[in-house]
Amino acid sequence: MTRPERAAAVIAALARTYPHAHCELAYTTPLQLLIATILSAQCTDKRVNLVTPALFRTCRTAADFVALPAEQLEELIQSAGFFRAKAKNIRACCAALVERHGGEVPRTMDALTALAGVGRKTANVVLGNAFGLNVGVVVDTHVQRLTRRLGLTKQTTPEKIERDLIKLVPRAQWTLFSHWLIWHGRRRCTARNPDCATCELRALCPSADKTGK
DNA sequence: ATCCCGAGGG
DNA sequence: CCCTCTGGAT
Repeated sequence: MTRPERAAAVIAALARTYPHAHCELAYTTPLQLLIATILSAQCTDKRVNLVTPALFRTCRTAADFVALPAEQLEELIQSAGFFRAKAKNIRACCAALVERHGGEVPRTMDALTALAGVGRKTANVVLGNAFGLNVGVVVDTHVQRLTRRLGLTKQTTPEKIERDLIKLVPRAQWTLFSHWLIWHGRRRCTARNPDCATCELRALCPSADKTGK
C-alpha cells in the first residue's frame, strides 16, 4: 500500500471511529479559543478547561485581559503550568489585539503568528475551529506521534510534518483530521502504552504491537 | 521518570 | 540546533 493509499484508508477508518470528534477546549468566542489554546501548551485540555471558566468570567474582552493585574492573571492560570510565560504572552497578545486589531482576533496566519504566545499550531487551531478556515493542519504532540507511527511522515518537526500531511489529506478535512488523531491519541494510541490490541487502525499501522514506537 | 492540543530565546 | 518555562497526572 502506497503512502497516499494508507492515508486515505486511515482517514476513512478515523471518520468511522470518531464521527463526533471536535475541539475539546471549552470556548464560546474566538478570543476564548485563542486564550485557551495558548494555555494548552504542555498541558491537558481537561486542565485548561478547569481554569478558563473563572478566567473568562473575569475577562470578557481583550482589553479586560490587559487591565487585569499580572499577579491576578498568573494566579488564575497557575495550575495550567508555565504560568509566568503564559500570563506574559496573554497580556502582550491581548494588548496587540486592542492596538492593531480593534480588540478582535485576526483571521490570517501571519497576523495570528505575529501575536505573543501564538505559534503555527495555535494559529491553526483558531483558524480551523473558530473561523472554519482550513489554512493548515494542527500538528501537536498527538498528531506528530500518530502520523509517525502510522507511517504518514518520517519528519520530526511539526512544520515538516504539516507539509507532508497537507499533501495527504483533502483540504476540506484538515481541521477534522487533527481532531480525529487527537481523540485517537488520547483514547487508544497513547504515548506510553498504545492499545494496539483494540486499535481500529491496527491493520493499517506499520507500528502495530511495536510498543514505544 | 515521562507526558500533556508549544512557544520564545540563545 | 538546543534550552527553558511549569504544574498535574500516570
